[in-house]
Amino acid sequence: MHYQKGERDTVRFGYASQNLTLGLTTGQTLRLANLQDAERVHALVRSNLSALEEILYWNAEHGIGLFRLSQLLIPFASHPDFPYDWEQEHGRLLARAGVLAGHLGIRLSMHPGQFIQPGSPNPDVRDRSVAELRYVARVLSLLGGADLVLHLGGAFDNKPAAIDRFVRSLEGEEDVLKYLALENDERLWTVEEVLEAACRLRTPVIVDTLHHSLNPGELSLRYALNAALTTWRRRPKVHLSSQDPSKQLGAHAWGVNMNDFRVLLDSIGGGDVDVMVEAKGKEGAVLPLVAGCQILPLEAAR
DNA sequence: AGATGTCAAGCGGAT
DNA sequence: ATCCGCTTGACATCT
Repeated sequence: MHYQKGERDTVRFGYASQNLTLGLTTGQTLRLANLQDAERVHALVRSNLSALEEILYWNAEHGIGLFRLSQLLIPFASHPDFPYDWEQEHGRLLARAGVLAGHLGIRLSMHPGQFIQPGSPNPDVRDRSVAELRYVARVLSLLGGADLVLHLGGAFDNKPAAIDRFVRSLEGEEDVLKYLALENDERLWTVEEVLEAACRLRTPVIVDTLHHSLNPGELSLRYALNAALTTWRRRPKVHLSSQDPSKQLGAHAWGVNMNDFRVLLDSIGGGDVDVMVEAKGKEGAVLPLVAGCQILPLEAAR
């Protein structure tokens, strides 16, 4: 299950949202026009949670220690038209899945997408964003999850002002901050800038290797990783993905280029780390890493 | 049956 | 000024 980097150092791997082998997703959703059908929403959420449990078992059997839930686990949960009290109705099943993940030793996370903009100059956008983040934090709490991963979002032609708004929107949101981890992106926010925002919110930083290679700012990968790893008071996490050579810059490849992985391990040096793999092939991109790690000589990890 | 376009939400960037 | 990408599935409408 754990790759031995050194006497005590381990690396774990994970993937996001769905398992292609099982043909299961934790992100079945529906259109807003159908949201008033409470029975249907209820069945959908139960289906997503059932898929989660099956995926957790599969992951444990295949030595995979991380899984990212789809943000759509409970679709439209933070929307004002959501038809019932989802925490009341699904709390017990969420807790059950959380106990299972705990037993299997699998770290759970969620990663809300592009519409979540706590740094927006538009107060309505900020409010909706915070509402969605509270939903994610609540789900993670019920599941015993670990990480709410977020980008800084837009820059609005004034990066310091955007960071100020971002920080002010989340200051005091203790339930969110407990899980929050901030990630660099491929165009706007470098690791160095994310470190600044994270420092102000006292929250850890995730380095995404592909994003960093496209938007490194002044920092080497080694420096960026070492700075980010020190921000973690729980087990640190990084994101790993490779460029799809046939697509535009930033597009994820089906699998992970082994050289990208070696560069990552080499840049990290020692210590435990969790690696979230972002690849079109999902679990199929992770399995070779799990297998490869078991036969790599120790020197290759350093 | 299969193919296509649109759906809650917001940005930045290309054109 | 308008469209596209991020990511993915649902589903209405068409062929």
